Amino acid sequence: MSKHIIFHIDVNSAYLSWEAAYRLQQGDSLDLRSVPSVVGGDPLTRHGIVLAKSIPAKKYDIKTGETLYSALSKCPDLIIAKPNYLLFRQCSQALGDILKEYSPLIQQFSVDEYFVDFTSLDQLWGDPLKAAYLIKDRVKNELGFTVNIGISTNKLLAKMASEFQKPDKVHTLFSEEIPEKMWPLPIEELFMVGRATSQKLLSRNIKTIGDLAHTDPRILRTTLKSHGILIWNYAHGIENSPVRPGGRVKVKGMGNSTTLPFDVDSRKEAHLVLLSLVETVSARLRHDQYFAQLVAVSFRTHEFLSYSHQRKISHPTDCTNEIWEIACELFDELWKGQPLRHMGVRVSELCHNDFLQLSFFERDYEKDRKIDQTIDVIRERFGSHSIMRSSYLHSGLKAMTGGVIAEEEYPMMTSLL
DNA sequence: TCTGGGGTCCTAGGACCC
DNA sequence: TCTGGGGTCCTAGGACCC
Repeated sequence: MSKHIIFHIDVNSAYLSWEAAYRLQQGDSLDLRSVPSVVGGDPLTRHGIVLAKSIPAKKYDIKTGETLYSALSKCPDLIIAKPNYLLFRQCSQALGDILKEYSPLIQQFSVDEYFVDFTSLDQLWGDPLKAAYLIKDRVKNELGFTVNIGISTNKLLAKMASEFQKPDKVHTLFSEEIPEKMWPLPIEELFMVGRATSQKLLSRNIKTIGDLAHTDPRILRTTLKSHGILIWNYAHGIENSPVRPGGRVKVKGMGNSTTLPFDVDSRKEAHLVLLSLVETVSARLRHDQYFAQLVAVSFRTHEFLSYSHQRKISHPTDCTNEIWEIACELFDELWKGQPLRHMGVRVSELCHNDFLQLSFFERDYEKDRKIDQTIDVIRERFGSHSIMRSSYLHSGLKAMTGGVIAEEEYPMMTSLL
Protein backbone atom coordinates (compact mmCIF):
# COMPACT_ATOMS: atom_id res chain seq x y z
CA MET A 1 0.00 0.00 0.00
CA SER A 2 1.42 3.33 -1.00
CA LYS A 3 1.63 6.22 1.38
CA HIS A 4 -1.08 8.81 1.33
CA ILE A 5 -0.45 12.50 1.02
CA ILE A 6 -3.00 14.57 2.91
CA PHE A 7 -3.30 18.35 3.10
CA HIS A 8 -5.10 20.19 5.86
CA ILE A 9 -6.08 23.74 4.94
CA ASP A 10 -6.93 26.02 7.84
CA VAL A 11 -7.99 29.65 7.45
CA ASN A 12 -5.97 31.89 9.77
CA SER A 13 -8.30 33.53 12.36
CA ALA A 14 -11.13 32.72 9.97
CA TYR A 15 -13.97 35.00 11.08
CA LEU A 16 -11.62 37.90 11.67
CA SER A 17 -9.71 37.47 8.41
CA TRP A 18 -12.91 37.23 6.44
CA GLU A 19 -14.32 40.37 8.00
CA ALA A 20 -10.98 42.15 7.46
CA ALA A 21 -10.81 41.14 3.81
CA TYR A 22 -14.41 42.21 3.29
CA ARG A 23 -13.82 45.66 4.80
CA LEU A 24 -10.75 46.26 2.64
CA GLN A 25 -12.76 45.25 -0.37
CA GLN A 26 -15.44 47.75 0.65
CA GLY A 27 -12.83 50.51 0.51
CA ASP A 28 -11.99 50.62 4.19
CA SER A 29 -8.38 51.67 4.74
CA LEU A 30 -7.79 49.82 8.01
CA ASP A 31 -6.86 46.15 7.94
CA LEU A 32 -8.38 44.60 11.08
CA ARG A 33 -5.64 41.97 11.05
CA SER A 34 -2.99 44.63 11.68
CA VAL A 35 -4.54 45.94 14.92
CA PRO A 36 -5.95 44.39 18.11
CA SER A 37 -9.43 43.33 17.01
CA VAL A 38 -11.97 40.57 17.50
CA VAL A 39 -15.20 39.28 16.05
CA GLY A 40 -17.72 38.94 18.82
CA GLY A 41 -21.41 38.91 19.67
CA ASP A 42 -23.51 41.54 21.36
CA PRO A 43 -23.18 41.72 25.16
CA LEU A 44 -26.50 43.56 25.37
CA THR A 45 -28.25 40.37 24.35
CA ARG A 46 -25.82 38.28 26.43
CA HIS A 47 -23.96 36.99 23.40
CA GLY A 48 -20.77 38.79 24.35
CA ILE A 49 -17.91 36.41 23.72
CA VAL A 50 -14.86 36.48 21.46
CA LEU A 51 -15.42 34.31 18.38
CA ALA A 52 -12.13 35.15 16.65
CA LYS A 53 -9.16 37.38 17.37
CA SER A 54 -6.42 39.07 15.36
CA ILE A 55 -2.77 38.22 16.00
CA PRO A 56 -2.17 41.63 17.64
CA ALA A 57 -5.15 40.91 19.94
CA LYS A 58 -3.56 37.60 20.84
CA LYS A 59 -0.52 39.55 22.06
CA TYR A 60 -2.80 41.04 24.73
CA ASP A 61 -3.56 37.49 25.86
CA ILE A 62 -7.10 37.69 24.51
CA LYS A 63 -8.52 34.22 24.00
CA THR A 64 -11.30 32.81 21.86
CA GLY A 65 -14.36 32.19 24.01
CA GLU A 66 -13.65 34.75 26.67
CA THR A 67 -16.08 37.57 27.35
CA LEU A 68 -15.78 40.83 25.49
CA TYR A 69 -15.86 42.51 28.88
CA SER A 70 -12.71 40.68 29.87
CA ALA A 71 -11.11 41.23 26.46
CA LEU A 72 -11.77 44.95 26.68
CA SER A 73 -10.23 45.10 30.14
CA LYS A 74 -7.05 43.61 28.65
CA CYS A 75 -7.06 45.98 25.70
CA PRO A 76 -9.34 49.06 25.93
CA ASP A 77 -8.67 50.02 22.30
CA LEU A 78 -9.85 46.67 21.01
CA ILE A 79 -11.93 46.89 17.84
CA ILE A 80 -15.00 44.65 17.92
CA ALA A 81 -16.73 43.50 14.75
CA LYS A 82 -20.06 41.70 14.57
CA PRO A 83 -20.16 38.24 13.01
CA ASN A 84 -21.51 38.14 9.45
CA TYR A 85 -22.41 34.51 8.98
CA LEU A 86 -23.60 34.94 5.43
CA LEU A 87 -20.19 36.34 4.48
CA PHE A 88 -18.46 33.53 6.35
CA ARG A 89 -20.35 30.91 4.43
CA GLN A 90 -19.52 32.54 1.13
CA CYS A 91 -15.82 32.73 1.99
CA SER A 92 -15.86 29.13 3.11
CA GLN A 93 -17.41 28.02 -0.14
CA ALA A 94 -15.06 30.14 -2.27
CA LEU A 95 -12.13 28.40 -0.60
CA GLY A 96 -13.69 25.00 -1.28
CA ASP A 97 -14.19 25.93 -4.94
CA ILE A 98 -10.48 26.65 -5.36
CA LEU A 99 -9.48 23.41 -3.64
CA LYS A 100 -11.77 21.40 -5.89
CA GLU A 101 -9.64 22.47 -8.84
CA TYR A 102 -6.68 20.57 -7.39
CA SER A 103 -8.25 17.35 -6.20
CA PRO A 104 -11.64 15.67 -6.39
CA LEU A 105 -10.97 14.20 -2.96
CA ILE A 106 -11.73 17.06 -0.59
CA GLN A 107 -13.59 17.06 2.70
CA GLN A 108 -14.92 20.09 4.47
CA PHE A 109 -14.20 19.56 8.15
CA SER A 110 -15.62 22.78 9.53
CA VAL A 111 -16.48 26.22 8.23
CA ASP A 112 -12.79 27.11 7.93
CA GLU A 113 -11.05 23.75 7.47
CA TYR A 114 -10.66 21.35 4.59
CA PHE A 115 -8.81 18.11 4.06
CA VAL A 116 -7.50 17.37 0.57
CA ASP A 117 -6.23 13.94 -0.47
CA PHE A 118 -3.23 14.66 -2.66
CA THR A 119 -2.13 11.05 -3.10
CA SER A 120 -0.94 10.38 -6.67
CA LEU A 121 -1.75 13.90 -7.73
CA ASP A 122 1.89 14.85 -7.93
CA GLN A 123 1.96 13.84 -11.59
CA LEU A 124 -0.61 16.55 -12.16
CA TRP A 125 0.60 19.27 -9.81
CA GLY A 126 4.19 18.34 -9.07
CA ASP A 127 5.81 18.12 -5.66
CA PRO A 128 3.18 18.35 -2.87
CA LEU A 129 5.09 21.08 -1.06
CA LYS A 130 5.21 23.21 -4.18
CA ALA A 131 1.52 22.56 -4.81
CA ALA A 132 0.68 23.64 -1.27
CA TYR A 133 2.49 26.94 -1.75
CA LEU A 134 0.68 27.39 -5.03
CA ILE A 135 -2.71 26.86 -3.39
CA LYS A 136 -1.90 29.04 -0.41
CA ASP A 137 -0.80 31.94 -2.59
CA ARG A 138 -3.72 31.59 -4.93
CA VAL A 139 -6.16 31.82 -2.03
CA LYS A 140 -4.37 34.90 -0.72
CA ASN A 141 -4.33 36.64 -4.08
CA GLU A 142 -7.80 35.73 -5.24
CA LEU A 143 -9.78 35.73 -2.00
CA GLY A 144 -7.76 38.14 0.13
CA PHE A 145 -7.24 35.95 3.20
CA THR A 146 -4.43 33.66 4.27
CA VAL A 147 -4.41 29.98 5.14
CA ASN A 148 -2.01 27.54 6.74
CA ILE A 149 -1.49 24.23 4.99
CA GLY A 150 -0.31 21.13 6.84
CA ILE A 151 1.05 18.19 4.88
CA SER A 152 1.43 14.60 6.05
CA THR A 153 0.39 11.03 5.44
CA ASN A 154 -2.82 11.12 7.46
CA LYS A 155 -5.44 13.62 8.53
CA LEU A 156 -4.36 13.87 12.16
CA LEU A 157 -0.75 14.74 11.35
CA ALA A 158 -1.78 17.11 8.55
CA LYS A 159 -4.07 18.89 10.97
CA MET A 160 -1.40 19.12 13.64
CA ALA A 161 1.01 20.49 11.01
CA SER A 162 -1.35 23.27 9.97
CA GLU A 163 -1.36 24.48 13.60
CA PHE A 164 2.35 25.25 13.58
CA GLN A 165 3.55 28.81 13.06
CA LYS A 166 0.89 31.13 11.62
CA PRO A 167 -0.16 32.87 9.47
CA ASP A 168 0.30 32.16 5.76
CA LYS A 169 2.57 29.13 6.19
CA VAL A 170 3.04 25.63 4.82
CA HIS A 171 4.33 22.94 7.21
CA THR A 172 5.00 19.22 6.97
CA LEU A 173 4.73 16.68 9.77
CA PHE A 174 5.82 13.28 8.51
CA SER A 175 6.34 10.31 10.83
CA GLU A 176 10.06 10.85 11.15
CA GLU A 177 9.45 14.47 12.16
CA ILE A 178 7.10 13.61 15.05
CA PRO A 179 9.74 13.54 17.85
CA GLU A 180 11.25 16.81 16.74
CA LYS A 181 8.12 18.77 15.76
CA MET A 182 5.21 17.35 17.76
CA TRP A 183 6.49 15.78 20.96
CA PRO A 184 7.81 19.01 22.51
CA LEU A 185 4.33 20.61 22.29
CA PRO A 186 2.18 21.01 25.42
CA ILE A 187 -0.37 18.27 25.83
CA GLU A 188 -3.39 20.50 25.26
CA GLU A 189 -2.31 21.17 21.68
CA LEU A 190 -2.99 17.58 20.68
CA PHE A 191 -6.25 17.13 18.80
CA MET A 192 -8.91 15.65 21.14
CA VAL A 193 -7.16 16.71 24.31
CA GLY A 194 -9.41 19.33 25.84
CA ARG A 195 -9.60 20.92 29.25
CA ALA A 196 -10.79 17.92 31.22
CA THR A 197 -8.29 15.50 29.68
CA SER A 198 -5.32 17.85 29.96
CA GLN A 199 -6.12 18.41 33.66
CA LYS A 200 -6.07 14.66 34.28
CA LEU A 201 -2.85 14.23 32.33
CA LEU A 202 -1.13 17.14 34.06
CA SER A 203 -2.02 15.67 37.44
CA ARG A 204 -0.06 12.58 36.38
CA ASN A 205 2.82 14.81 35.32
CA ILE A 206 2.21 14.27 31.62
CA LYS A 207 2.99 17.71 30.22
CA THR A 208 3.96 17.28 26.59
CA ILE A 209 2.72 15.19 23.70
CA GLY A 210 6.02 13.32 23.98
CA ASP A 211 5.28 12.54 27.65
CA LEU A 212 1.94 11.11 26.54
CA ALA A 213 3.55 9.06 23.77
CA HIS A 214 5.92 7.52 26.33
CA THR A 215 3.21 6.69 28.86
CA ASP A 216 2.08 3.08 29.19
CA PRO A 217 -1.25 2.97 27.34
CA ARG A 218 -2.63 0.58 29.98
CA ILE A 219 -2.35 3.37 32.53
CA LEU A 220 -4.16 5.73 30.18
CA ARG A 221 -6.87 3.16 29.68
CA THR A 222 -7.65 2.93 33.38
CA THR A 223 -7.99 6.69 33.83
CA LEU A 224 -9.36 7.78 30.46
CA LYS A 225 -11.03 4.62 29.08
CA SER A 226 -11.06 4.34 25.31
CA HIS A 227 -10.26 8.02 24.98
CA GLY A 228 -6.88 7.30 26.57
CA ILE A 229 -6.03 4.83 23.83
CA LEU A 230 -7.21 7.24 21.17
CA ILE A 231 -4.95 10.09 22.29
CA TRP A 232 -2.03 7.72 22.88
CA ASN A 233 -2.35 6.68 19.23
CA TYR A 234 -2.60 10.32 18.19
CA ALA A 235 0.55 11.13 20.15
CA HIS A 236 2.29 8.52 17.97
CA GLY A 237 0.73 9.92 14.81
CA ILE A 238 -1.42 6.83 14.37
CA GLU A 239 -4.68 7.61 12.59
CA ASN A 240 -6.11 6.32 9.34
CA SER A 241 -9.54 7.69 8.51
CA PRO A 242 -10.19 8.44 4.85
CA VAL A 243 -10.81 11.85 3.33
CA ARG A 244 -14.51 11.65 2.63
CA PRO A 245 -15.20 13.49 -0.58
CA GLY A 246 -18.29 15.52 -1.43
CA GLY A 247 -21.42 13.82 -0.31
CA ARG A 248 -22.71 14.36 3.15
CA VAL A 249 -22.17 11.93 5.93
CA LYS A 250 -25.49 10.92 7.37
CA VAL A 251 -26.59 13.57 9.80
CA LYS A 252 -27.52 12.20 13.23
CA GLY A 253 -29.62 14.98 14.62
CA MET A 254 -30.38 18.67 14.48
CA GLY A 255 -30.93 21.21 17.15
CA ASN A 256 -31.28 24.89 17.86
CA SER A 257 -30.50 26.64 21.07
CA THR A 258 -30.22 30.22 22.16
CA THR A 259 -29.08 32.36 25.00
CA LEU A 260 -32.04 34.57 25.82
CA PRO A 261 -31.69 38.35 25.95
CA PHE A 262 -33.29 38.25 29.42
CA ASP A 263 -34.01 35.53 31.96
CA VAL A 264 -37.25 33.70 31.27
CA ASP A 265 -39.20 32.80 34.39
CA SER A 266 -42.72 32.07 33.23
CA ARG A 267 -43.98 28.85 31.75
CA LYS A 268 -45.89 30.67 29.06
CA GLU A 269 -42.84 32.58 27.90
CA ALA A 270 -40.73 29.44 28.00
CA HIS A 271 -43.22 27.64 25.80
CA LEU A 272 -43.07 30.52 23.35
CA VAL A 273 -39.28 30.24 23.20
CA LEU A 274 -39.60 26.51 22.63
CA LEU A 275 -41.94 27.16 19.73
CA SER A 276 -39.49 29.57 18.12
CA LEU A 277 -36.78 26.93 18.40
CA VAL A 278 -39.03 24.15 17.13
CA GLU A 279 -40.05 26.32 14.16
CA THR A 280 -36.49 26.34 12.84
CA VAL A 281 -35.62 22.79 13.80
CA SER A 282 -38.72 21.34 12.19
CA ALA A 283 -38.31 23.51 9.09
CA ARG A 284 -34.79 22.11 8.69
CA LEU A 285 -36.18 18.64 9.19
CA ARG A 286 -38.73 19.14 6.43
CA HIS A 287 -36.22 20.88 4.18
CA ASP A 288 -33.92 17.86 4.32
CA GLN A 289 -36.84 15.44 4.22
CA TYR A 290 -36.21 13.84 7.57
CA PHE A 291 -38.48 12.62 10.32
CA ALA A 292 -37.33 12.49 13.92
CA GLN A 293 -38.10 9.90 16.56
CA LEU A 294 -36.49 11.55 19.55
CA VAL A 295 -37.08 15.00 21.00
CA ALA A 296 -34.88 16.60 23.63
CA VAL A 297 -35.11 19.91 25.44
CA SER A 298 -32.35 21.51 27.44
CA PHE A 299 -31.88 24.68 29.39
CA ARG A 300 -29.28 26.55 31.36
CA THR A 301 -30.32 28.45 34.45
CA HIS A 302 -29.29 31.89 35.63
CA GLU A 303 -26.79 30.07 37.88
CA PHE A 304 -25.31 28.41 34.79
CA LEU A 305 -26.51 24.92 35.63
CA SER A 306 -27.48 22.76 32.67
CA TYR A 307 -30.33 20.27 32.46
CA SER A 308 -31.73 18.12 29.70
CA HIS A 309 -34.66 15.83 29.22
CA GLN A 310 -35.50 13.66 26.24
CA ARG A 311 -38.09 11.21 25.06
CA LYS A 312 -38.43 8.75 22.29
CA ILE A 313 -41.72 9.21 20.47
CA SER A 314 -43.92 6.46 19.15
CA HIS A 315 -43.80 7.49 15.51
CA PRO A 316 -41.43 9.65 13.46
CA THR A 317 -42.56 13.21 12.85
CA ASP A 318 -41.53 16.47 11.22
CA CYS A 319 -44.54 18.44 12.36
CA THR A 320 -44.00 21.79 14.10
CA ASN A 321 -47.00 21.54 16.38
CA GLU A 322 -46.40 17.95 17.36
CA ILE A 323 -42.74 18.50 18.19
CA TRP A 324 -43.68 21.64 20.06
CA GLU A 325 -46.24 19.80 22.19
CA ILE A 326 -43.67 17.15 23.12
CA ALA A 327 -41.05 19.78 23.84
CA CYS A 328 -43.45 21.59 26.18
CA GLU A 329 -44.28 18.36 27.99
CA LEU A 330 -40.61 17.59 28.47
CA PHE A 331 -39.96 21.12 29.63
CA ASP A 332 -42.76 21.05 32.17
CA GLU A 333 -41.42 17.78 33.59
CA LEU A 334 -37.92 19.21 33.91
CA TRP A 335 -38.43 22.79 34.98
CA LYS A 336 -38.66 23.64 38.67
CA GLY A 337 -39.15 27.35 38.19
CA GLN A 338 -35.55 28.47 37.90
CA PRO A 339 -34.86 31.65 35.89
CA LEU A 340 -33.55 30.53 32.50
CA ARG A 341 -30.79 32.16 30.48
CA HIS A 342 -30.52 29.56 27.70
CA MET A 343 -32.90 27.10 26.05
CA GLY A 344 -32.52 24.45 23.37
CA VAL A 345 -34.44 21.90 21.36
CA ARG A 346 -32.82 19.00 19.55
CA VAL A 347 -34.27 16.16 17.50
CA SER A 348 -32.48 12.95 16.60
CA GLU A 349 -32.99 9.34 15.54
CA LEU A 350 -33.69 10.65 12.11
CA CYS A 351 -35.14 8.58 9.32
CA HIS A 352 -36.39 9.10 5.82
CA ASN A 353 -40.05 8.30 5.72
CA ASP A 354 -41.72 8.07 2.37
CA PHE A 355 -45.04 7.15 3.82
CA LEU A 356 -46.61 8.35 7.01
CA GLN A 357 -48.01 5.87 9.46
CA LEU A 358 -50.79 7.21 11.59
CA SER A 359 -51.61 5.23 14.66
CA PHE A 360 -55.28 5.06 15.63
CA PHE A 361 -54.42 6.51 18.97
CA GLU A 362 -52.51 9.49 17.67
CA ARG A 363 -54.33 12.61 16.80
CA ASP A 364 -54.59 13.47 13.14
CA TYR A 365 -51.77 15.75 12.11
CA GLU A 366 -52.80 16.00 8.47
CA LYS A 367 -54.09 19.53 8.91
CA ASP A 368 -50.86 20.56 10.65
CA ARG A 369 -48.82 19.11 7.81
CA LYS A 370 -50.66 21.24 5.29
CA ILE A 371 -50.07 24.35 7.40
CA ASP A 372 -46.36 23.52 7.81
CA GLN A 373 -46.00 23.10 4.06
CA THR A 374 -47.74 26.37 3.32
CA ILE A 375 -45.68 28.31 5.85
CA ASP A 376 -42.44 26.78 4.55
CA VAL A 377 -43.28 27.99 1.04
CA ILE A 378 -44.12 31.50 2.22
CA ARG A 379 -40.93 31.74 4.29
CA GLU A 380 -38.83 30.45 1.43
CA ARG A 381 -40.28 33.05 -0.89
CA PHE A 382 -40.55 36.08 1.36
CA GLY A 383 -38.08 35.44 4.15
CA SER A 384 -38.27 33.75 7.52
CA HIS A 385 -39.83 36.76 9.24
CA SER A 386 -42.60 37.27 6.70
CA ILE A 387 -45.02 35.23 8.73
CA MET A 388 -45.27 34.54 12.45
CA ARG A 389 -47.70 33.59 15.15
CA SER A 390 -49.46 36.50 16.80
CA SER A 391 -48.36 35.32 20.25
CA TYR A 392 -44.91 36.78 19.55
CA LEU A 393 -46.21 40.31 19.19
CA HIS A 394 -44.97 42.46 22.10
CA SER A 395 -43.35 39.38 23.64
CA GLY A 396 -39.79 40.63 23.16
CA LEU A 397 -39.01 37.24 21.65
CA LYS A 398 -38.11 36.20 18.15
CA ALA A 399 -40.61 34.02 16.30
CA MET A 400 -37.84 31.91 14.80
CA THR A 401 -34.58 31.21 16.54
CA GLY A 402 -31.51 29.53 15.18
CA GLY A 403 -29.52 29.20 12.00
CA VAL A 404 -30.93 29.65 8.55
CA ILE A 405 -31.08 26.65 6.30
CA ALA A 406 -27.77 26.30 4.52
CA GLU A 407 -28.10 25.74 0.80
CA GLU A 408 -25.32 23.24 0.94
CA GLU A 409 -24.79 21.66 4.32
CA TYR A 410 -21.40 20.17 4.88
CA PRO A 411 -20.82 17.13 7.03
CA MET A 412 -19.82 18.16 10.52
CA MET A 413 -17.45 16.41 12.88
CA THR A 414 -18.09 12.81 12.08
CA SER A 415 -16.54 10.09 14.14
CA LEU A 416 -13.43 11.92 15.22
CA LEU A 417 -11.78 12.65 11.89
C1' DT B 1 -22.80 44.71 29.92
C1' DC B 2 -19.81 37.93 32.34
C1' DT B 3 -19.66 33.40 30.22
C1' DG B 4 -22.33 31.34 21.81
C1' DG B 5 -24.18 27.81 18.98
C1' DG B 6 -23.79 23.87 16.14
C1' DG B 7 -22.49 19.21 16.29
C1' DT B 8 -20.74 13.78 17.65
C1' DC B 9 -19.43 10.26 20.68
C1' DC B 10 -18.87 7.87 25.18
C1' DT B 11 -20.18 6.23 29.75
C1' DA B 12 -22.87 4.87 33.63
C1' DG B 13 -26.88 3.31 35.67
C1' DG B 14 -31.48 1.54 35.60
C1' DA B 15 -35.27 -1.09 33.36
C1' DC B 16 -36.46 -5.05 31.22
C1' DC B 17 -36.14 -9.59 29.11
C1' DC B 18 -34.72 -14.41 28.71
C1' DT C 1 -29.13 -22.34 50.56
C1' DC C 2 -28.95 -17.67 47.88
C1' DT C 3 -29.27 -13.88 45.45
C1' DG C 4 -27.19 -15.79 37.71
C1' DG C 5 -25.67 -13.20 34.04
C1' DG C 6 -25.92 -11.56 29.43
C1' DG C 7 -28.05 -8.60 26.24
C1' DT C 8 -30.57 -4.43 24.69
C1' DC C 9 -32.79 -0.16 25.25
C1' DC C 10 -33.31 4.21 27.41
C1' DT C 11 -31.78 8.43 29.72
C1' DA C 12 -28.73 12.11 31.63
C1' DG C 13 -24.55 14.08 31.66
C1' DG C 14 -20.00 14.99 30.18
C1' DA C 15 -16.17 15.28 26.90
C1' DC C 16 -14.49 16.82 22.63
C1' DC C 17 -14.44 19.57 18.11
C1' DC C 18 -14.96 24.16 15.38
